[in-house]
Amino acid sequence: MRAGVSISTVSRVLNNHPYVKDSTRKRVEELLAEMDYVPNYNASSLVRKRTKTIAVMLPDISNNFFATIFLGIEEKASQNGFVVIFGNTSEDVNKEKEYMHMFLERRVDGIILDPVSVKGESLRPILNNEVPLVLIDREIVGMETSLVSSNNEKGASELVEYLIERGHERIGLITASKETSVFDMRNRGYFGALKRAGLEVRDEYIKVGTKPVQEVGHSLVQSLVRCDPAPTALFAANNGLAIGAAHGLRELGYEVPNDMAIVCFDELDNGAVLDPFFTSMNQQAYEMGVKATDLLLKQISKELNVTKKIYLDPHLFIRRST
Amino acid sequence: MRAGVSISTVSRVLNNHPYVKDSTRKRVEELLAEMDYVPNYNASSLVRKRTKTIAVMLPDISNNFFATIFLGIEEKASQNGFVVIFGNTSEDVNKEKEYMHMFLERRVDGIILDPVSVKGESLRPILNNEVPLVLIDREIVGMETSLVSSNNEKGASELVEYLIERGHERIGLITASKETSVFDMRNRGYFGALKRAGLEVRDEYIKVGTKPVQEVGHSLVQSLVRCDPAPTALFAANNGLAIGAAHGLRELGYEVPNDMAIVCFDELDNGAVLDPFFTSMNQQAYEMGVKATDLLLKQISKELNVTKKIYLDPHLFIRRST
DNA sequence: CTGTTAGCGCGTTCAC
DNA sequence: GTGAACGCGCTAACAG
Repeated sequence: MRAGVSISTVSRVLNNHPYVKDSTRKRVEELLAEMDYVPNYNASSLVRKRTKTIAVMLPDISNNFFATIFLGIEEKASQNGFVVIFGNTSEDVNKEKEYMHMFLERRVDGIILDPVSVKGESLRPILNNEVPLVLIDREIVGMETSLVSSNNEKGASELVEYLIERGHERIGLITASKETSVFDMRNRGYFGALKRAGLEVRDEYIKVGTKPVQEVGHSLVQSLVRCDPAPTALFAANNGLAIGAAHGLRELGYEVPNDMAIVCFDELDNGAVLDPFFTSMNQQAYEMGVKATDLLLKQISKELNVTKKIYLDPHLFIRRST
Repeated sequence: MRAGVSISTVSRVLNNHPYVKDSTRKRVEELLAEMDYVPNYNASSLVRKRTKTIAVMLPDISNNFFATIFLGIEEKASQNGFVVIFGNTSEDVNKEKEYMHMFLERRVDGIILDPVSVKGESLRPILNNEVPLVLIDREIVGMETSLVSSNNEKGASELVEYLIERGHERIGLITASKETSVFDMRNRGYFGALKRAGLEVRDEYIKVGTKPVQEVGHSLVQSLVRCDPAPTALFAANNGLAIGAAHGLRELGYEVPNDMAIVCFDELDNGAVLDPFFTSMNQQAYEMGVKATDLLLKQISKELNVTKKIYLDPHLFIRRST
């Protein structure tokens, strides 16, 4: 080679291998710098069999909850020399499958997934390929994987109990399919709180939508107010449903909280607002991201070889919607 | 091989090469499926010399403006079979440099960057390595690269002109260093609007912070109100400065908009709020992401071999802060 | 300490 | 149509 040095010596310099004479090391480094040499990490991965890359799949990065999770993941990963590759699933199982495939093809060292598939349909390839996986936020029942999530049932209970303390006895629920674990848990929290308070669970007060998004919340609230007697308060199982419901109520001429109080799971106002409106149960999104990454990296390094499930406590914030 | 077929035939099957007998193709495909075979894309990249991967660097993914840009990038990229690798720079030049290096090592096909370095310090390696690059949001003066941004000067002018129409004559400015292009442009918009209206530009009404974040806005507003006479309105050059200033004013006992009106650049309330508060100049974040990716992909495919600069118009939203 | 050799997994000739 | 052979850029033994 140019420096009168073999290619393997260069490799040793690049990898800070100890057995290199200082003088040659220096000479090689100078030449490398001079020619703006950038090693090909993919080639190196090919033989090392690790890419120092983790993949992240989230349903909607423009939702502050997921973006904050992502920030936690990214910071923890980069602190450990890992690079993050991202896929937005848009609540679409097919996209999830496609990304899973693409990421496996790129031989990522591990995957953090907020699953949209409820049965883990897209997880088959990963399990066979023994790639470390950590689920975040949503759980998949019967799946033996690590997980970082929130105490959804407890949080939902607290939210409803708070409404009960405020004197509400007719409390509606706007939620999404219980096939998705977090909604199942939040629904259970709602049932539990009502029962413990000796309140009746009325089916017509429970509205289940197809997706946990604004439009659905907007339409479900219409049928909720038509109940007779109508509820005096409502629990929206996530932020999208809540904002949709609030807009719906306003169009119907209802005032929040006087005509109808609202509480919801998930933060809505994310610090970019002067006077937050919604009483909400805020999850520790950033910490969830950090902890999930921590778990994943430990699985990758074999420091941890059992699956582990972590549930963080969400916190109640009382605002003007109640 | 197992199928009594050579490894190169398998390769041909994987790449849909025409010269393969239908019967053997079918046989190979069956076996591949059976063994849950996942091709190694990195190995393939090594010989093909393209990774179908683009890198994205943004200052703060938990800020809805950047997250929305990112969503636009991700969707456009994945539609075209590209995967996205992400780095959060946290307004830190060193992180930007490190990421640049890591991404180049991984041989990404192109890079979309919202630069924190004002002179393009971290861009040297990329220019020598002829990797396609598109800047987004912030411009680097004297840098011959493609760019997608907003008409920052025009937007700022409109914002200030609106204040003037509302009768304000003493208008303060809270901004960040003009070394960062977007702030330079927004400052110019402010000067221009005042001058065209025949209003005096008073130095003491102009507060320049180190970073465009809440804490800085919070502290700068303190000195702004101490001017004599104090301004009756203020233009915050981005969302972070605006929310910080608003909190600061509240603590000082000022009422917005009665004691002090506020307008700002960038959206603050992002649809997750029932009654948006800030009069703001909202950028087309999603479209910026899409267009930047579009440009980048065309540069990668050599469909476009000149640099191109695109400026989108931001839109004024009038709310309760004025 | 340093050079040589043999792959990592795959795409691409070039013969057959 | 299909297989053998070579090389992408790099690391990991193995000799020296």
